[in-house]
Amino acid sequence: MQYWLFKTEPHEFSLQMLHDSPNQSARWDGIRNYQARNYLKNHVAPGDEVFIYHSSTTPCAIVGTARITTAAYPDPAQFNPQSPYFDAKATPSQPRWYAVDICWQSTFKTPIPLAWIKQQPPLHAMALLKQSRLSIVPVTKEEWVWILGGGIG
DNA sequence: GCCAACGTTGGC
DNA sequence: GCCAACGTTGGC
Repeated sequence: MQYWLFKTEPHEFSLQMLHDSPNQSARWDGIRNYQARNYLKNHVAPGDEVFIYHSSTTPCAIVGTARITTAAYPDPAQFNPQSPYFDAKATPSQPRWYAVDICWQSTFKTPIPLAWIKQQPPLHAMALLKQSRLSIVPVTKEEWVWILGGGIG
């Protein structure tokens, strides 16, 4: 059981859209960064829990949680020439990019802003802060518990 | 809209 | 294999 943080731009795909999807589930696709891809392919597993983080918005914040429901599988968009995520160098026998399915789990009454996270000494080592451009980052159990507790640990 | 960080591409 | 140029992300 591991914990993760997935970033999304809410006008592209928000936590609310996940909640409103059939079975409150959706494919988390379009990951086109090798480090994020490697996390998906090698480490993300069904049952893992995920903070959903809204980026490029005001305020940037963790808005709730989701649960991983599948192992990583090849992202179909890489094979679709019509898709913005098309990758001409990917083939079904040698896929480059992966996706997972996730299920909505909770929406926080009060989102947890990035500014608050930055103020918490126990969160100073968070991968979110260290690699601010990565769209999938691991979260430790201690960080997960601290954030869910609103800073009470 | 700006800019820092950093990943990717391509010439050599 | 190096590195400059370029593109993208994402906070502010």
